[in-house]
Amino acid sequence: MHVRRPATLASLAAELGVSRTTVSNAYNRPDQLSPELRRRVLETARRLGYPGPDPVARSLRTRKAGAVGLLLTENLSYAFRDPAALGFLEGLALACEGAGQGLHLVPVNPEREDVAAVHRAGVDGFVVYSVPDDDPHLAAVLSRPVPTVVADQPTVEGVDRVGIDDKAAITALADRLIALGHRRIGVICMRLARDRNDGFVSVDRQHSAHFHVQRSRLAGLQGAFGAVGVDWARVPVVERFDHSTASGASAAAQLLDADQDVTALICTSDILALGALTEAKRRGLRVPQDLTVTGFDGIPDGERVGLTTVRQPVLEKGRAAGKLLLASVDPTRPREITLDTELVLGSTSAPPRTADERWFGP
Amino acid sequence: MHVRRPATLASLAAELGVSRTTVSNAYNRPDQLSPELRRRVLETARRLGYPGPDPVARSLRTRKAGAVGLLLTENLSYAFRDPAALGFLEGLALACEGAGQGLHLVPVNPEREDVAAVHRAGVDGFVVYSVPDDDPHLAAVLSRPVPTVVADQPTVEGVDRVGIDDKAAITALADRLIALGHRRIGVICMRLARDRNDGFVSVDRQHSAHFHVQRSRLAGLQGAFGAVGVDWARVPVVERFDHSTASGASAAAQLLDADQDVTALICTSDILALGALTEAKRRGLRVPQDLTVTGFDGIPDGERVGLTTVRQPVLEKGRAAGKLLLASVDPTRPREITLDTELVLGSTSAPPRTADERWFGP
DNA sequence: AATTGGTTCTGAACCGTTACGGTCAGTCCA
DNA sequence: TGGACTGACCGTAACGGTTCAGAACCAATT
Repeated sequence: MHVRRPATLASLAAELGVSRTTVSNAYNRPDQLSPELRRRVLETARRLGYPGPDPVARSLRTRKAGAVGLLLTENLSYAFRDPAALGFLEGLALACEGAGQGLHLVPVNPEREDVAAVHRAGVDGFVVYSVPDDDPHLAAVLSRPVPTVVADQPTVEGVDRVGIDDKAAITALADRLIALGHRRIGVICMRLARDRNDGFVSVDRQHSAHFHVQRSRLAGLQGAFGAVGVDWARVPVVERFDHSTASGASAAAQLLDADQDVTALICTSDILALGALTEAKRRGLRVPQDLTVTGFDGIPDGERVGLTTVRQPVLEKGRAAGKLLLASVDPTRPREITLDTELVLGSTSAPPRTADERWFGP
Repeated sequence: MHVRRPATLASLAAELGVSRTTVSNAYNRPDQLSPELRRRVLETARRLGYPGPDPVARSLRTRKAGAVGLLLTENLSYAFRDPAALGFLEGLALACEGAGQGLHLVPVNPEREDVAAVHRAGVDGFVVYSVPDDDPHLAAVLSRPVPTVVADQPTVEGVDRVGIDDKAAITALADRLIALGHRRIGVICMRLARDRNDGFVSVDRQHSAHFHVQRSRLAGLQGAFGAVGVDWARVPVVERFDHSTASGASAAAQLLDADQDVTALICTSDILALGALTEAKRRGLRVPQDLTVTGFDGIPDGERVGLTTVRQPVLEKGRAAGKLLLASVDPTRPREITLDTELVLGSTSAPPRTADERWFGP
């Protein structure tokens, strides 16, 4: 009795006295050999415990891994807790499933800049979701000779992209608030760069933000409110590194502490807005009578509380990213997909109270 | 000008006039060559557009794919919508991330029995989550010569496993309801086999269920209630193929239509229980005064409404599965991990009304 | 009898890399 | 001066398949 080395296609062929080609054909091209021989091959395979052609060896030869890589430079918990990210993930997974492709989640340690995992991933292409412009992992992905689709951000020259028109979307929201009469606003946004900066944001930092999505939304707000004479340099903008309701709450607190006269809190995500709502409640501020709060994304929890927000088709975005990537062989495919968004007017927005009302009640 | 074939390690070596080994070492073992030469190699690589060693070829040679496969035989939307599955996924992802391993979601079309994707996945091991005993994909996974960990179900001889003690957990719950005085109960469970059977379940089907988890829970209930003289054959058990609140609601409706005297609805998942609560409300039944409803899992939405349930550590389960798999080289590791559960007494359970109360009010 | 066509199977090249066991020149030490 | 040791590099042999051009054979057609 000897140590049994796992059977290979070659050993199986030897056992049967046929060529490796024939064994290979038994698995991949049944029409290339007689049914009888094929039966024998398969039966012998079973007997020898041969599990079928090795996927890695096959991938090497065929130059196809049968999987799509997904890169997100966040703590993984983010992807599984943030409903927007989750919707994207689901859409992407559905697209992959539909094409029989695996979905390979690239392990990224957000702390360390270890790019090796990107180089180690045996995939036919990458989807990159919402990473900063200067992310080293993104650079590693782009250095690999496989098609890539970027979702949301960043915009990279010559790389396919799926996203929404962030600026237009938030402009619609801003215009609505302006129409309601809001001029004194505060903004709560997600992280703008890879460094942690939990606090107020200079206009300069806003403009040089490494997250295109956040940059666009802030720019949209600046444009809309600037058009009605609001001096953007005086608009308080608070940034939070972590994307959570707790962050939203603390940011709202920080902002309201600094500026009591704010009539509307515009948050660049629903999660942050939900936190802001909590903080407003804690302070005894009635929403929307005393304070308007808005979000961005259109997540179920936001809908539940009637949050005024911009709804974006997250699942569709993921699916589109997957389809775009998997259609990379087709030169006529679109290089960029911009999905529609929808302004959702909920019950968290209303005209601001007048100064009189603020002091003497409605 | 010729079509530039992508550079390989060999072409790079040729260009430099060194051996392939040396180029390989430049990437993998910097200490094996002089810093100067290494610099030249890397620089030439950049110049030639060589993206570093091909991951697939490397995997073939090293016999390591650097990824863990995850098999779940459900509509993928299930995995991304069911909070319990999601928690598992997150835990598993964290374990993988911690070990620098990718997580490869195997694309399974639940409709077709296409096992090819399992054979095509270049992974170092599999985690199988909650599939039926007789699942062909599971068989395909087991036929592959890589370590495998099964989560929740099924129990396969000689295969590592992570799970909870379903029977004990639900017995604790049942004992509690029994102590409260419930004898006339109804049960709503998830699918028991791969065929769709939306309706009442014979005892026979219960016992031959292909989902070990459901089988154990039903058996636990039968044992507990049998011990106090309840004739299990008369206990209505309703099965639903789809796991959704809508299913829970319709199952509750079907059950309450058939048996008005039921004082408690025991659901084998929180999702189903939430649906049952909706249906109870629709009928004007007050919970828990008129009807006790219980779940299983301990998901956030359940906690929010105060659902009486069994909480299981889903994230920890995922993490444990990952760790167990990644520790496969260690022969001293445990072969089976059973995690603790916790009975959560919420506000959806109370003593049953007496017959008098039922007719004349409390 | 020669040609054609079809089926079934084979041989050799190739996919791009890393493991393993060297070689070789130079240094150190007695 | 000679032997052991070290650092830097190389050659060969896998790793386990797929592919493609043909070989061999047989039956049917010309």
